[in-house]
Amino acid sequence: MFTHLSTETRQIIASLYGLPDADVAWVFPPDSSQGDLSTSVALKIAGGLGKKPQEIARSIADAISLSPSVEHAEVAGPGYVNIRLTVARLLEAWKEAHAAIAPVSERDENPVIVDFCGPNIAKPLGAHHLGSHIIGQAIINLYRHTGAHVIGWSYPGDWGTQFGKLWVAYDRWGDKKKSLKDVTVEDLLALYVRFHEEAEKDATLDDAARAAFRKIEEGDAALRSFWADTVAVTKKDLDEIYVRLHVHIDRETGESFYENRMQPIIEEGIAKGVFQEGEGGSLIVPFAEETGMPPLLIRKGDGATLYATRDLAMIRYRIDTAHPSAMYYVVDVAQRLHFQQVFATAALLGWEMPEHEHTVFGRMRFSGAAMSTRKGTSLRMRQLLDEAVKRAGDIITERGDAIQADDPKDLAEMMGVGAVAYGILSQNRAMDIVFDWDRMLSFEGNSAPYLQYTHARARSVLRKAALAGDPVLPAVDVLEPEDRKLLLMLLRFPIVLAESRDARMPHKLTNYLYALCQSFNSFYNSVPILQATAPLRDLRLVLTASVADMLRTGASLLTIRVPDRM
RNA sequence: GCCCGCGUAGCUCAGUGGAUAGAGCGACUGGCUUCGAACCAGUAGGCCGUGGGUUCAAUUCCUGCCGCGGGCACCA
Repeated sequence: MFTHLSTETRQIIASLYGLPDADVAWVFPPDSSQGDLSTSVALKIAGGLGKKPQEIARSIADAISLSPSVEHAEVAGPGYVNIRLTVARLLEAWKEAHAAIAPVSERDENPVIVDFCGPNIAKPLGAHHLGSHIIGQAIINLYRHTGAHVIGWSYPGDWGTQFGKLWVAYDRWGDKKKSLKDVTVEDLLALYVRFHEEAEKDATLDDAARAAFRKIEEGDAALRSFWADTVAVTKKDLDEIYVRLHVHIDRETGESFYENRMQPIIEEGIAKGVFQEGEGGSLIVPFAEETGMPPLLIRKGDGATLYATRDLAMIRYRIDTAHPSAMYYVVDVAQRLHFQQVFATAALLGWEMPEHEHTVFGRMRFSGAAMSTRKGTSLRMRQLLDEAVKRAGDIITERGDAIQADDPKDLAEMMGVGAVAYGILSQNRAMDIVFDWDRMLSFEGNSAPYLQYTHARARSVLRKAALAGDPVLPAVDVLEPEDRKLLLMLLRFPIVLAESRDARMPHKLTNYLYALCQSFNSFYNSVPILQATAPLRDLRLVLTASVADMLRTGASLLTIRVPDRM
């Protein structure tokens, strides 16, 4: 956005001081009264030049003030150069910024793979799964909107001894009158929980479970069909929730998919001397002393493979079949060491890895009692969403006639689910999220409903303006301070999209949208829009429409919907 | 014990090598005969955990200590 200003400034510095590659960054000053843009480049280069920063700033300000983009430039404080842009330049910049509401149409050839979701088959989705789903989807949306070819790739846990346990439990205590197709995920979980209760009294159950899983692995028709049914039942349940969350999975390969793709990796590792024998006949990857990493277990003493083995097979498969330019794993911070080890192993194997990252997010900490899936006590994602929607519905009912929604039930869904997503996405993902109902379901202040309300308010103004089409930018040569302030806020939109995407930090976008809402609401309360006289009225309608469009686009990238009325 | 991360307002969190450190919630004061008050304007509340170092400039970078969290081969 301001790169050409930076280039211009760099040229000025080169001609004055012979520094061709000075690091010039134009940023927004702390207070808009100090100017539209500011740079501290004079302070940075002063040391090397042995001159006073203010003196350098003065000469840069004098030269840049000749630019057609710049109305005037001044030196402030210890040596900042603050500039005020011309109205023409500001409006031109607004057009560019506003264009970023549309997705970039051309696509990169090589895909960015975003690994996210990772639900477990035969278990209901827990509240703690929100992080990977919501953060992952927001990152996918940011890349896709800005022109990347993205594959959102899920890796469900659909394999392992737990399916043997499930079979044993179903065989003994399952309701055979019910068709397996009608069984719910909660039924499956109940069977799983019952198995663990009974297994404490009867040790033979564990042996039976292992035997049953072996039969599944060997392809026993009846058990295989049972397994497939549990997968189908779970998928159906997941799909319902994904529709509500606006999560879309492009590709899905579960653990079972990699079962026959691990042996070649194991052979390669052994042949290259990367995998070595560990304790008890196991196979491990030892790392160099200075890495400080403990060895990675590739194969257990009994010959069984592990999570790390499958992850390596998955990396190999993705590289070979999709040729990604990058792979991002949106996974809980608890797996930090695991990913370090897996990536280090890929390097030891000599694989040519695309850009890759464990895109960590913090743990969801619940203030209440510890949760356990085995005991079936964890908070379900469905419960969380339902509670959020219920609270939103209560508030809508309370407001009664003040509400102008076409469909109050849909509005409650939009607000409730949006509030939950917003709660996750408004925070730096690397930090733990302390779960708190009142904060998560807040409908005031820094929250999804505030954003939704601001959007509805802006749309309301536009409806009342009764325009034939989109408002048209009028020719203006003077801006009032309020208009300039809001305009400058709008200019940040594409910059924030890029920053948020490049850092894979959706909260940068969330925080910006919140600031945009604050700017608009402040604007709304301080100046008339519909009552203003032309051409100011037209300009303000353009700004209002732009705010509404950016809020809708930004929110949708964050998986959040916004209403036209509420 | 070793490795990693985090300590910012009463609470929950943004923030940045640079100009008086910002929000939300909570507390208090004001604003709907005027485009939607789920809003806005304002007040109070901070040795940015702590000692040292680098720098013209540190809450930000390095380092010692204290506190909290996570991880540390046969789970995923």
